[in-house]
Amino acid sequence: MELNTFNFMATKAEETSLRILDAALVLFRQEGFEQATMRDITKRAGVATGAAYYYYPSKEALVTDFYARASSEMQPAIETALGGAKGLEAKLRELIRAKLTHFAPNRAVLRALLRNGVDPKYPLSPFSAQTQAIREVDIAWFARIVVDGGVSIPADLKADLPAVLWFFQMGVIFFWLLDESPEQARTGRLLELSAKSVVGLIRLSSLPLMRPLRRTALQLIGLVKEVRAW
Amino acid sequence: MELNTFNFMATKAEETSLRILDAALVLFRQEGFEQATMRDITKRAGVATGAAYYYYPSKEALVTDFYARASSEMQPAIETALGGAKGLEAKLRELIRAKLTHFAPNRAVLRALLRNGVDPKYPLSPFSAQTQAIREVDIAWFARIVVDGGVSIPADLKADLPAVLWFFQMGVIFFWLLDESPEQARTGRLLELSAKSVVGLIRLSSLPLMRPLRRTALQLIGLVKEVRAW
DNA sequence: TGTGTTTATTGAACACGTTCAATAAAACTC
DNA sequence: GAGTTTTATTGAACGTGTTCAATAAACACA
Repeated sequence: MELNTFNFMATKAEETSLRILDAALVLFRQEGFEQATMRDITKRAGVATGAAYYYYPSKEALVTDFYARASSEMQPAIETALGGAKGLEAKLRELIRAKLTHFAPNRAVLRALLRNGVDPKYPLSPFSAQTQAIREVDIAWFARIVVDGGVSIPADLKADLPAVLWFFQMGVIFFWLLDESPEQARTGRLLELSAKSVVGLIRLSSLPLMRPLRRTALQLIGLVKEVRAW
Repeated sequence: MELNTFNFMATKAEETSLRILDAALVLFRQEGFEQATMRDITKRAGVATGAAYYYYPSKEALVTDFYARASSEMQPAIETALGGAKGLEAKLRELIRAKLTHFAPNRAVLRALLRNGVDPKYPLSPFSAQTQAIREVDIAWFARIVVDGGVSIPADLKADLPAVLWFFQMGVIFFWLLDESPEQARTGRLLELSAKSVVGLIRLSSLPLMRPLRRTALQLIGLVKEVRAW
């Protein structure tokens, strides 16, 4: 499609797709992912049922789209959150906390992630090809806090540590999605304890005593990475 | 229903339910869980579509049923597998390997576990109330190898270690379900490396140096257990 | 402005898991 | 063995996500 002279005209299709996405998000938040019907969503958006499938290949794709948008909007908030955190443990904690805070109003939307949670075959999985771009931006943040964190990292671990921390983050997010305590307070405590544990383990991993175990763990990481490539 | 005098008559309903289950398993193995239709399954079993729902509350319940049966049939095989393994690492490895071997012909059936994988709300989840009985039998095995393994365990960790090892096992099983390498060879390597890592960590956890980290980890375990109770 | 082409939109139809009122078969009671 | 109750079985119907042929609207170009 050629761009029009006046770009507020050129975005008419985009406007429709956004109206559908907005309607979907409202209903997902209100009634949850499963309860909200494609018929409800399109009705609220004022289009026919089939219209949604002109813009989004599936119901889950609506969540994928939201996830991508939210992730990119989130970047400045992460930047400032990291500014106020000294040391690797604090940075790790605050990085993840910033994400959860940003996602909080749409927790009901993201609960769709629990559907087919880890199977890379499904587009919405954090391990899928469709979410690869987001994943890479994400991992870059962990790479940065590893460098800025002021904790000395064994040379052989440096390359893989960011991805390992990202993996850890996904665990926290899944916990948060399942956490039904008021305001997900339990996840807050989990984050503190687990960040302390993770950084404690990283610190220990430098000790000469730990070398054999570290090498085994590194082989393990290599193995998991291979499968992810499939 | 009163038991009949001749028990080969009393099992007529049971026979129908088994015919449905068998048809389901054949089709799940052949075409996968999603592909196999309830209409296909009931047709193969020679009953009407609705009949399946008289015996099983849902399609997933067919897998739950198989899972429960397979788990109980598996017990002797585990016993002998543990007999041939000396030391905690070997016992841990062989316990899990025995399960995977036993499950192997039905890997396609169990791939249904990836649907709604970790959400305890869904009956098929390893964390659901419906699978609690199986889970408890399972954890008892890990309790046993912890005792028989010949590795000294810190007193404060003893109570929770079996459940932690069970959790580790679930990770391996999920990896196995996703592992598309020939004969799931990668899972074999994962099992060796990860069992070594886990037992290595347990050994280290006894060191006086590790006490603070161990205490943090224990608090973490306590927290996760709380949520599981929800 | 008229015509051909691309982009958008429609709503009926499909396949699926599941439900349910109707009916048949079996078991029980006397 | 007739009548009654419980258990088993049926298949049409429902609501869901998704597909698709038909149509409308927007656009490109002469």
